[in-house]
Amino acid sequence: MKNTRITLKDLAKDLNLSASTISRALGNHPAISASTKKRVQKKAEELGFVPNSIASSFRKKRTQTIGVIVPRIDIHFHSLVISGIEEFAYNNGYNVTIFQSKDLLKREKEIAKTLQNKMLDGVIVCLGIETKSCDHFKKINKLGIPLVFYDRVPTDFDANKIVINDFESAYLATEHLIKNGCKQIGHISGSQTTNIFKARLEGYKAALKKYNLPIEESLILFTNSLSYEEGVQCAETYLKSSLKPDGIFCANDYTAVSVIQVFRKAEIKIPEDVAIVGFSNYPISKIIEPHLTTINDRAFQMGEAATKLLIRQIEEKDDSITSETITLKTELIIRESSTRS
Amino acid sequence: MKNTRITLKDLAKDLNLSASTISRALGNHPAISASTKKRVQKKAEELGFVPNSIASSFRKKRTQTIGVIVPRIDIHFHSLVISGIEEFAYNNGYNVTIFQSKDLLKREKEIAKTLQNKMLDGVIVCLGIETKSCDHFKKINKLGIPLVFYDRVPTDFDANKIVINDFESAYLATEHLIKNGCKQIGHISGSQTTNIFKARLEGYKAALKKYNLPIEESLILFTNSLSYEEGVQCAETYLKSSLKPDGIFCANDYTAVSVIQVFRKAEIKIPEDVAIVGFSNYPISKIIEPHLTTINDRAFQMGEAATKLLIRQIEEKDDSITSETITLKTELIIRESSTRS
DNA sequence: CTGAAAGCGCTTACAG
DNA sequence: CTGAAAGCGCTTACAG
Repeated sequence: MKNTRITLKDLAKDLNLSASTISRALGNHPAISASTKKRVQKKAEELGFVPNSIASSFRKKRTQTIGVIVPRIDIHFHSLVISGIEEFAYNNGYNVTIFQSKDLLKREKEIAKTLQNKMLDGVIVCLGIETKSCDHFKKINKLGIPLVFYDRVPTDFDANKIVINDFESAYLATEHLIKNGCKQIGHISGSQTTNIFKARLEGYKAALKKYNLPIEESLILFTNSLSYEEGVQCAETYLKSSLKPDGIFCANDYTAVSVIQVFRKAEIKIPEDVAIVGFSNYPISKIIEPHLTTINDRAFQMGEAATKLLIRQIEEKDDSITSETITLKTELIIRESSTRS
Repeated sequence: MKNTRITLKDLAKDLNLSASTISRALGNHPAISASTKKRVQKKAEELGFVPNSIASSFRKKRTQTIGVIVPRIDIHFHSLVISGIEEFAYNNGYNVTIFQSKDLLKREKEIAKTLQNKMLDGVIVCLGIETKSCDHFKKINKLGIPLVFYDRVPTDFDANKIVINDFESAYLATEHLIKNGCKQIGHISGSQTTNIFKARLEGYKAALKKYNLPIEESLILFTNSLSYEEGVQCAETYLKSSLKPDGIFCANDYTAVSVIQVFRKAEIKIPEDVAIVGFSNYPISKIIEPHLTTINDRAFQMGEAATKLLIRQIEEKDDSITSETITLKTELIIRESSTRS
């Protein structure tokens, strides 16, 4: 049963043709006559010929495979991005091989190293949380393998990047709260070593400034990972604080949800007493009551855009790899948690 | 810059050794002297030698790569399974290539076909919702490629399967409701063309029988995809119905959450008036109020178990591929939505 | 302990 | 329109 895969040679012998002709016929080469092509295709079908794409990859030095490094697959944002990557890749004849760094720098480095063996046609990366420098990716570039980063992108490194405009998104979210009558707006922020959270904080501050509202440092709370649990703690901090917010822009949806729940338990009305905006448009934002106003962070599109850019670079004839940064437009999704009539 | 990858031959020339020796030294072959190994490794490092694993795969007819076909990556259950697969594979030196069938039979067939080219060492599959027959996977078996199904597994086909005990889990969930004093227990079920939902329905019925409770057909509601929206409809159906449940076992967490929300809006107390149990332990189950009692469906472990079984079959010397079915133990996670003191 | 040789299954430049 | 030949970069059975 096993090892009975037939090869071009077998087909050639069977048809009294050369392997070259078989190869070309199956590859739909223009120089081959239609009748030969038909004969070859028929026989291939008949014998159950399965081309060995490893042999082909080896010969052509093209694997038609894209490597993807994500912190974790089971984080909804990343699974959406991967879905976008897979979809675009599939439609363009590429496969996708997945690696999880688990947010561990050590593991990210290991992966970056083994990736070089794999003869991948290109690589898409979202950096892990521990990663400060990107030296371990420079080698991939040196080997001429196109590389695209998304979301958490390097700063020490002139590379292809797909990002959203975190600053502007945060600005719009905060402005929306202001326009709904909030005067004392708080912010729950993520780790300041991560650029996107820095940018969201800055966008929030910029909106306050623009509308001549004071920036109250006591209303700005920092978390490590924007977890649900940390959100609960932040909410309790607000409750105990002397200066109370009448609106809160949260840097993700989990913390926004936890604030809503803690506040409601404390008989604070959302959005009447406090209006809430989250970030990312997680599924839960449409389920929590009141439904959460949030930012659509275009995860799926990010995957598509990364893959599109990557494939373009793979297939471009000239070797001059240029770096591009694509900023996707986000969208403020207005729901009940922030809407005061 | 590009195409400057050095090969074994280059190293050999540089060191005045044969390519065979270089290959063996790098592969840590026992016949090579320690001093030679050191020399080779040092030089390899020095010249930045990156082995071409495609050439190696081609030669060895082993790609160290596992293919995974899932309906969708962005469904939390599957992303958890994939995470388990990737983790186990990574720790055992295998890569993971992902394909999404999008629950489309046509696409699943396409993927199954192209998979055969890829010389994958093994394949893990969760069938799409449209799939009734598995003929398109039989060829993979015939080629001697080990194959493991998980969750949605074939019935027309003697294959390796990783499943949970849906019947027993449903039985336990229902029994739990009974023990919490429920007398009229409803069930929200999924598509009856899918075995796991059939089994959950049967487990629910079996528990009722066991405890001499009547099976009221009007309390059993069917949905297509157990979506949140369908859950809302089911909840409304219950509200309008003459026979009202005092407990509901939902075949997933989304419908359970929607029922909780609709009922609470209708001033029905959870769990006092109606106790609710879900299925899958989605993140939302810990967030919804009251927290949802549910079944931990062991998604991550399913991925690990599938990969473990697959790799065992890949690495087993003898060709006699046997079929194994592994049933993972689930766990009833008791939270507030069902707990009457 | 090391080397020469063959070959994995394709593709493609060259020749006709 | 078709074929002969070379070769991609490894690995491994065989020989010494």
